[in-house]
Amino acid sequence: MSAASASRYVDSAGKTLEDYPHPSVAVDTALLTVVPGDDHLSVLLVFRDPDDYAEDNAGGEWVLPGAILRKGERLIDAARRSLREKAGLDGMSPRQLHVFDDPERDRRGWVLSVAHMDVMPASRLGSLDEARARLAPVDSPGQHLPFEHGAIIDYAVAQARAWYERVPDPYGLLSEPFTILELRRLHEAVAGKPLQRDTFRRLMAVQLSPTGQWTDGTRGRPAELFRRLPHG
Amino acid sequence: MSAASASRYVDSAGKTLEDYPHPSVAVDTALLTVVPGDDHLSVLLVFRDPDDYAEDNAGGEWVLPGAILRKGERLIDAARRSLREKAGLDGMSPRQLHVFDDPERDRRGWVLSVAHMDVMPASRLGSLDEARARLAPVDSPGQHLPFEHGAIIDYAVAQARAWYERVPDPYGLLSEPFTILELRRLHEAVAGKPLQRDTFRRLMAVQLSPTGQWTDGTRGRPAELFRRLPHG
DNA sequence: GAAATAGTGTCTGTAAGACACTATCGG
DNA sequence: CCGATAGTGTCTTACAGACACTATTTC
Repeated sequence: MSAASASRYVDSAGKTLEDYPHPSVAVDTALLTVVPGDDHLSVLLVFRDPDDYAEDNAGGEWVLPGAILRKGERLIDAARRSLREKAGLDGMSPRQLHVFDDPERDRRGWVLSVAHMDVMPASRLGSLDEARARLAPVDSPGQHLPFEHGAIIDYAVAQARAWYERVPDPYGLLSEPFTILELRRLHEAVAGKPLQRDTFRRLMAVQLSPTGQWTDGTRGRPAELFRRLPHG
Repeated sequence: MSAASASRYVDSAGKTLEDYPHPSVAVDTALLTVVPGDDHLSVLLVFRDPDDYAEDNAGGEWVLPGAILRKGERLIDAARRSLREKAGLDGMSPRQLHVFDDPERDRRGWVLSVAHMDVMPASRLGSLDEARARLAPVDSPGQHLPFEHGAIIDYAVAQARAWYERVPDPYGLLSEPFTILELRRLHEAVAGKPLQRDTFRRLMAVQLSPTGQWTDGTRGRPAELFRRLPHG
């Protein structure tokens, strides 16, 4: 809708929407993963090139991938675009977490940020350009992150932990088929704490489909391999 | 921060934040309550005066109270301001629910809406000007609401139900002291379904402080009166 | 055989659903 | 006494925590 048509609408002070200053709206996305073998969640950070900014931060800094919302664009599409442009990633389904609205949070001016999160297998992040994008543990993502990005990561981790509490690998981090031990190691990495072996098995086994296949050559008794149920 | 200082920051296309069009950002708040004696949640609606708009909706319409975010203002303060200006209410603590971002959702132009919710006793809404503000049942708030306000109400109701599931009247809708029957009637109104008498009592009684006082003159055996615990 | 892991069994404590029973009021 | 409501007791089921036991493999 153009400014010309919108200007027909005036508020109780006789002003149109265009008569007030508008914020920039950004999206910042915490993309979480568990690197196979790791015992913790990791988050994708991208490098803000110092050439992009006139004066500050000559050394650049690591931040969550973000983008400024464009006219006519949906928030989820802006989040996808930032992941594509900053890290070459496609096929995400980010979810909204929270709006960060501190007027002083961005040196460049008045910028609201709508935080998003998604989770994806590390295998799909394999070809990252190390100079522009890297994974960092969620507990200690390096030096202090600007723009309240640490708080965004906390929201994202809480969301991921809530999903993994009662459902086997809802985001498909494990490639099928997998053993219940592999599933438990993954869930422990997400939860950030050890989980009980027998309770975990009882909760998850009923939500999995046995394949009839068994591991071979591993230490200890072979374990059955499972798949996720088609809809559960 | 002024446009002059912000203009030092340029992006990879050599543009500043001011070179892109910006959306308006609105807040819309679903203020929920339970009118004593009602068996359902109600939501506060305000009348959009047709004089405020040039051409459409000559008859006006009922909507959630909202406001356009002003420069330097926090979202929660804009939500409070809308409740104060549109319904004369003070002392709210609205919580963020979700951002509605359909570019076509507002006829006036590109307007994002950050939905908020709060719950407060109907006694504090007693002096509403009926021509400008009224309560409507959340299930059937009248004719179809514009601006996806129906979806906002659904989010708010889900949030309120989640809070009332396990905690006695977390928003303080009941005036103390109260009987467990009064508490259960309130929780049934919030939940929108009957709750079991004995299970409800066992869950809630341990989270309440008995007063040693009893109802008098009621039909049936007198009931003990309780208060909320100071911190629980 | 020792160590390691998988799979299963069982006991306990907690909590919800369901139902029943006694207690105490108004009428 | 009757109807209604309050408060309590108890049985069943489900499930998590905890522990134990057997089974099957590698070393």
